[in-house]
Amino acid sequence: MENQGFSRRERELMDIVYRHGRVTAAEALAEMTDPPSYSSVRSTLTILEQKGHLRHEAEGNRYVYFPTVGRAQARRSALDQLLSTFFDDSPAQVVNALLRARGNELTEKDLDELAELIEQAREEGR
Amino acid sequence: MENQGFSRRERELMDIVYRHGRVTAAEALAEMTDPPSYSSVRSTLTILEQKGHLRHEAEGNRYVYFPTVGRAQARRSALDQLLSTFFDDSPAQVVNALLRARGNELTEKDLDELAELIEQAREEGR
DNA sequence: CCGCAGATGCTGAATTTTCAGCATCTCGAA
DNA sequence: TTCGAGATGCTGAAAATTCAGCATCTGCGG
Repeated sequence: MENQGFSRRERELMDIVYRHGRVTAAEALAEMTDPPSYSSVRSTLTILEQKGHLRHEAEGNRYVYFPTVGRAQARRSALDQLLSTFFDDSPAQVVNALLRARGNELTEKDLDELAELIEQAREEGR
Repeated sequence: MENQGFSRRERELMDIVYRHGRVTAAEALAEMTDPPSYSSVRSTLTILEQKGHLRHEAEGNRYVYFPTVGRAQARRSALDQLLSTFFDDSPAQVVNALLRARGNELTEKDLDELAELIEQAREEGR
């Protein structure tokens, strides 16, 4: 009966962990908006660990936390979620949004890379 | 000082609203996992409205809720969030993931469409 | 060896979220 | 006009989350 949903702070921390790969409680705290006490951060990390979303390793004196499910898998489910909620399950619409988003400033090289990816997909698809 | 974060149920409801565009409390309830009472759903919708995330119109007898920020804008910020958290701010990695995701089964036509989008971006970029 | 800086574990309370029930209102059918 | 199904508004309690403080442990420099 896994609970797919995270509470506010839990989600915030999970995002930070995914962004960094591995974090210490102090590092996580440093990235939080409207940050709570150090104790709170540690509590929530511990809870996330109990719930099975994080694990930790002792590194010297302190704990370093990292996700239990790999980045690739996390990416996929986040992407699926995004597709379903905002893009009518249409990958093309996502690509369109990516290309149009200002600030992305895709270089010519990026575009080449994308075209290449599409070409590969085309070959695999036949 | 707007609070960017949603609680668990709030997020679930926002997602449902975005997926549908417009929903009634009963429709939202029908889509919830481990659904609470009808009353609860209405409460949360009301709260989301108070917080400024939703609005409603009376339609005949009942309220129909819809987001205050447009779909385009919501898409962009969701996409930014995804990029930042899971894809190192690299649009190319997202495209790659989209192309590789099993189940997407992009047709030849989809690929053509994507290639076309890239071509357009290329032209605009110069 | 001693002591300090910086960790963790734990406890319990404050706050927020979640929830259900009840009173009331509205629309439409009979 | 009257009645009932199906809405809403509101209230307050249950549950979950969030949080801070304190006691304790550990590694290291003096």
